[in-house]
Amino acid sequence: MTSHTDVDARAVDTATRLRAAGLRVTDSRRAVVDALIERPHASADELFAVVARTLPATSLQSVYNALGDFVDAGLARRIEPAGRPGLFELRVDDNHHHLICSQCGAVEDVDCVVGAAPCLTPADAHGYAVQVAEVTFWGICPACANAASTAGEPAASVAARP
Amino acid sequence: MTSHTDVDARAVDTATRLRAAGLRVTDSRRAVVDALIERPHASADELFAVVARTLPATSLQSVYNALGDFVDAGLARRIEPAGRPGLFELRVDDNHHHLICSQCGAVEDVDCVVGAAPCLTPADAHGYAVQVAEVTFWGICPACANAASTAGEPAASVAARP
DNA sequence: ATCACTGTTTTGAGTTACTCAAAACAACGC
DNA sequence: GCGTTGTTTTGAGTAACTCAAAACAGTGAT
Repeated sequence: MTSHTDVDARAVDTATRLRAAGLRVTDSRRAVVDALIERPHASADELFAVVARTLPATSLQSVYNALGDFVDAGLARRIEPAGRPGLFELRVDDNHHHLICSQCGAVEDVDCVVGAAPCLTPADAHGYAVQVAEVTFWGICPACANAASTAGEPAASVAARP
Repeated sequence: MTSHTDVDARAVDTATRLRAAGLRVTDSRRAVVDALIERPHASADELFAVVARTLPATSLQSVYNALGDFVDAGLARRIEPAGRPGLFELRVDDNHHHLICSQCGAVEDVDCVVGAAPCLTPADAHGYAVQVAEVTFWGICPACANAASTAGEPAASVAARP
């Protein structure tokens, strides 16, 4: 019973967030934000596919434009795991890290590492003014582990790394 | 007076290492190893340029082949900092990390992070079997910091990130 | 030293994940 | 509604690779 109101509320909220960031509110930008909510660690291509479902006239380039603008405006963050295209997420400004399945590519957020802000100080900074530390954990997700033990094949859902 | 002997010793050593890894010893592979010794965090293109100085007939593809074979054989490691091409290094099997200048792209090795093996355990592993943790520190190198404070321009040496 | 076998290199084409630019279009303030 | 300026579309262009076939060369056996 609340779905219509919820969608409206989210739409209004999205519009406000876009405007607050100095960006004009357009259909495709709204659709890209919605796609990012639906798929929190997706590539431009994947987001384009999601956007195209509701807005078939949109171009991939527009999705790239929107994502680039979002990143510049601090509304979205771009991560780039080795061997994969850039992935985008709305979680921003909390310096969280990522846990990625080396088989199926699934991505999970990791709030922080055990211990007190551990990964912010290298043993030897070589005179650098260190600004951020990026941590990526690589492992096997439960689904792939399961698939490997029961059958012979992994549970491919995203692109597998060779 | 020892330079000739040193070069021979290194050459022999390189040949042995290649053979031990099950790889045939060829001129281009030796040249790629030498290039990797000279430039410890270089891209395939950069290594190709170094190799081409002594072996002008070599193709870029051969450098890619050699590097791929080295990585497969565990002789080299490939890192892929966000927004940059893949970089290769001979330091392998010690799980060290990297400190990268976000202005000029300079790369330093970082032995480990302060504290006891801190970056190996995410706060919540989401059921994943975590295998490795990759840490990348981004900062400003001394040269760029200097250049920024004295002049208006950074000390560009590698490719700058926008 | 030569040969055959098999791995390596070269050449050339193809792909992915983008970026750049110009012209058509649309949001927003008036 | 209208003009301004930002956005989207279209289309071309690029970097950093990967793939494949044919020419070539290391290696162990002879």
